[in-house]
Formats: sequence, structure tokens, C-alpha cells
Amino acid sequence: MTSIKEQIAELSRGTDEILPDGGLEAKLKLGRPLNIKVGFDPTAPDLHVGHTVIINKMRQFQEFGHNVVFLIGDFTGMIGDPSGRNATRPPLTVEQIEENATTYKDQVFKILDPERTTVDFNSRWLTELGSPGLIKLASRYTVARMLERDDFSKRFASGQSISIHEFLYPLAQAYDSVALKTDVEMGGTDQKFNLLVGRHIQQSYDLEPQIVITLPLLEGLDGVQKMSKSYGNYIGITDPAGEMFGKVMSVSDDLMWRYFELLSFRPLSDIEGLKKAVDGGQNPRDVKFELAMELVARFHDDKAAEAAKAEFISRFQKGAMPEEIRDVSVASKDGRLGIAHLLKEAGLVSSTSEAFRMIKQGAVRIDGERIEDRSLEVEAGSNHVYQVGKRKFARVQLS
RNA sequence: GGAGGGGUACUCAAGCGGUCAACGAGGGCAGACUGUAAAUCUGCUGGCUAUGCCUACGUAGGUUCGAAUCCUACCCCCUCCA
Repeated sequence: MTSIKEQIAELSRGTDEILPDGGLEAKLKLGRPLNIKVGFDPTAPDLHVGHTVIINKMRQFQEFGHNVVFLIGDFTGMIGDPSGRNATRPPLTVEQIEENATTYKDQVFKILDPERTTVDFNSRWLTELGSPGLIKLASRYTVARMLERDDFSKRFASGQSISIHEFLYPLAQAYDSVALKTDVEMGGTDQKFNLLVGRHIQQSYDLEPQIVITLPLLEGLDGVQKMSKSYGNYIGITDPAGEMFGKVMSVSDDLMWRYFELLSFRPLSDIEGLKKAVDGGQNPRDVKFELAMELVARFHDDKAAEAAKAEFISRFQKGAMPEEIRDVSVASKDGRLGIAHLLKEAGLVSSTSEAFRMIKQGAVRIDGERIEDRSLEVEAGSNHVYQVGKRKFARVQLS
């Protein structure tokens, strides 16, 4: 087994906080495999690379011989996370939850070792708890302490509503730690309060309080909001290689460094070196290539990464047409068809109005020739490549 | 139970009888440029049988030559007092 000192050094990398000070060392000194818990929302089984920040950390724990519980919060999901934007969520059926769990497993085992991962559901013990148990649980925490939470106190101070059930969310999550005898719970920085409630509740059940590790939240492709499916600013870990590569390349030069820090497995000294090179005049694009390659290789393989890079270069750097262009056949009217309708039928634009707009802006090309005449009509029997903007292509057979 | 505030396009948010397909911001798209699908600048951002027509401002009615703007009823959200 790796020495405790080395374990701590590795495990600390890229974390935001480890609480309390020295707590992790004490846990590791117990000399037994620790129970590591991380909770996931059952409603969003499509993992993105933002989730992998924490999953990578779980993997590290596994590599040091600890037990990892991948906890699906099917019960807490029903309550709805107070910070969630949608107040009400439709309750999931058992089948849906099972399906989501399967999807989770498929995705998460690209990183985690299935042999050393327990997938669990918190409805298993929370349903059993029942109303009496819930009330008992609720009695172990106070309103004053609950209001310590930043977003609660702000809402309370500014006169916004807080529903009672929102108080139950951290308590239920804390009870998970009781049920699982969790030694270490990890979460995003936004989870800090919930994780700390876990410590308090465990103690009230005469358990040793867990260590809390918070990890930074990864910004999405826009560089502003956190990466999230609902913001559409994510890189999904099941994204096709080419798409994944492209998404990484679309990240701003500044944000690229953040991604290196949180997603790359490279040593920090390496990353510093790359930074220096860019400061010294190297094209940041080439450094971004390396990041894109590393990620595609991780979720696909080296070969796919090479191919994605080659495709990217030929397509965007040299401006060539993509290798594969969709073939579409469109029916004409009376032997001909107006260009706007053709583009709409071919799925290149969503309306004829949009088509006219695109033409006006010089975004439409036929076989590479820009067109400007919005009243252009195409003869039946023709076959051309139509292009709208830089990325949308279709070969249209007009019949 | 009572009092008050509010529901506008993808989102936030103006407008409070005509000049409103609706200011502004964000997002998205496009063009230019480039070192990349970065940054920056510019433009566009309801639909259509397209220099005109149709549908849109919570829902349904009404007043008016004319309503997102006024009136009535209803639905929904929020705050305060009890």
C-alpha cells in the first residue's frame, strides 16, 4: 500500500477543501479500507466531463485500496435539490431509475474500477425510515444551524420563501452517511454545507464523523456558468470523438488552463511548462490540441484522438468540406424549387424566413459558390452541395 | 382569512392607448478578421404562398377607428399581516 503521506499528496491535488484539517490523515491511519461516498442525481444520467473531476478522485481512492460507493440519490431526487432551478420534478418510476442506473454504470466504469465500486440507492434506507424516523432525524438539527447555509440565509434575509422540505434535503443526504457509515464524502464546493451536516448527524448517531472533501466546479464551454446539461455548455463523456475534440477546441484560451488543471492527468509541472511556452509565443491552439487529444483518448482511444485531430485540421483549419456530407433528396414543385424552400426541406435552416436571412448575410453557398439572390430557383434533377454557414452541409438531389 | 406585487419573444428585462414583430442585456446564428469552432468587430435573431400578409405580450371576454398597454372574469407565481 502506498504510504499515507503519498496518498494524502495525491488525494489533495485539485481539491478545494479537505475538512477538518488533518482529518484525512487520521482516517487513513486506521489502516483499513475507507468507505468513500459520492452522491449523484438520478435524473441526469448523462455524465459530462465536469462530473469526471470527482469521478477521477474516486478512482484515486480506489487505486489506494478504498471502497467507493456510487450513490444514486433516487429518494433525495424526489425532494429536489433546493438549489435546483425546477421547483417540481416529475417523480421517477422504478423502471426509469433502474434504466438511469444502468446508463450511469456504462458511463462511469470508463473511469472507475467496477470490481471496487458499489452502486447503491438511497431510497433503500430512506423509504424505510418513514415519518417517525424522519421526524427523529429532523430533531437532530436546528433551524439556526440550517440557516447558516449561505443560500438559505440570503433568501431568508431578503424575504424570499424557503420551503420546509428544502431543509430535509441536507438531512436526508446526511442520513445516507449514517446508513453507509461513510468515512469520506466528496462533492462540489456547492455541496459543502450538505456534506458538513453529514458530520453532525453522524455524530448524533454515535458514529465517527466523515471527512469532507470539496472539489471545484468546472465551468462549462461558455466559461461562465458551471458545466451542466441544462445549460447546454457541456462535453458529454459519451460524445463522439470528433464532437468532443471540437468542443474542447471551442473553449476560450483562458478557460483552457482551467480545464488542464481539473481534467488533465498531467503533472502540474507539465502544465506550468505549457503556460510558459504560450507566454513565450507558442500558439495556444496547439496546446489546446494536446488537451483535446488527452480527453478524447481517455473516453475513446488514441486512434480516435488522432483521427479527430486530423479531421479538425482539414475541416476547420484548411476550410475543406467534411468527408461525409449528408445526402438528402428533395421534391421540387413544377420542376423547380425556390432556394429558401430547398434549404428548409434539406434541414439546413428551420424556416424560409431564416433561409432568406442567411442568404442576406452571405452565409449560403452552392458547391462552394456564395449566392446572393434570394429568389433563385433550382431546376429539378440537379445535384449540388448546399452549405449554410461554416458547419452545415448537405448534398441535395432535387427530384 | 386580509393587504400588496407580478405573469412580455430562448432567458433576463423595458414598454403602460397608435410611430410595437415589441428598447436593452445575455444566449444563439452569420459575416469579417485571425493564431482555432479562442479573442475582437459588424450584422441578424416569429412565421408565410414575401416589398405584402398572418400569428404573438398568462387565459377568456369587453371598451375603442386602434390594446402588450384601459375594463371584467378566471388561472398561476411571489411577498407581507393574521
